[in-house]
Amino acid sequence: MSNTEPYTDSLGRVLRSQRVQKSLSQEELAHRVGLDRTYISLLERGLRQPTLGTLVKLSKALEIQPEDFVAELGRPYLAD
Amino acid sequence: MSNTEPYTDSLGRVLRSQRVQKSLSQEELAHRVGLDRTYISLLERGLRQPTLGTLVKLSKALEIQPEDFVAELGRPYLAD
DNA sequence: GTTATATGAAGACTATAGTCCGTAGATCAA
DNA sequence: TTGATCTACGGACTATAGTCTTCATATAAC
Repeated sequence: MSNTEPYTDSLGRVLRSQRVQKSLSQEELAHRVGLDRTYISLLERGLRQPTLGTLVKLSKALEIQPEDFVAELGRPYLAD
Repeated sequence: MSNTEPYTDSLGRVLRSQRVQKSLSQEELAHRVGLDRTYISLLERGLRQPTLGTLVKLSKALEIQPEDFVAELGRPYLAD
């Protein structure tokens, strides 16, 4: 039953965390990446799964190496 | 005009390279990952872009860390 | 109060990820 | 030659990535 796709959720957390760290609004990030604002919202809430290309674009916009971005996804969630 | 999505092509190369290295047929890999054989073929030929979830599944099936898989994508192509 | 910014969320839509059927050509072994 | 395995490729299909518009709510000014 459970449609547990762990990377979808953690992507949302990592994305939001990185975006906030850079003091960007969802709209600013969306503009940088060339995506829609509402789609960023969906990603951060874990309701969509980006393609590889989108993941790479997001990494660039957030000035992270794509491999570092992906590595973050694997880490267990630790509240600050 | 040019729809150059560099990561699509390099994904194909890395995927095929890793699969062959592990002596798997497209069909065997497809079965491990839970994807269709023809879709693996499309990926290797650079005609499709996987989602993040699919990328992670592929990494697991090929026994690579997802971040290492992604790091490979960034490397310039060097013939053996 | 109002004005501006930021985000969630819903609905209708288009583009593409991914499936499933088949056919054909190449290679290699018996 | 026959049969088995592997892969490219096509067409028709379903699921979902991603867009666009709109409305609602929260917050922080002033």
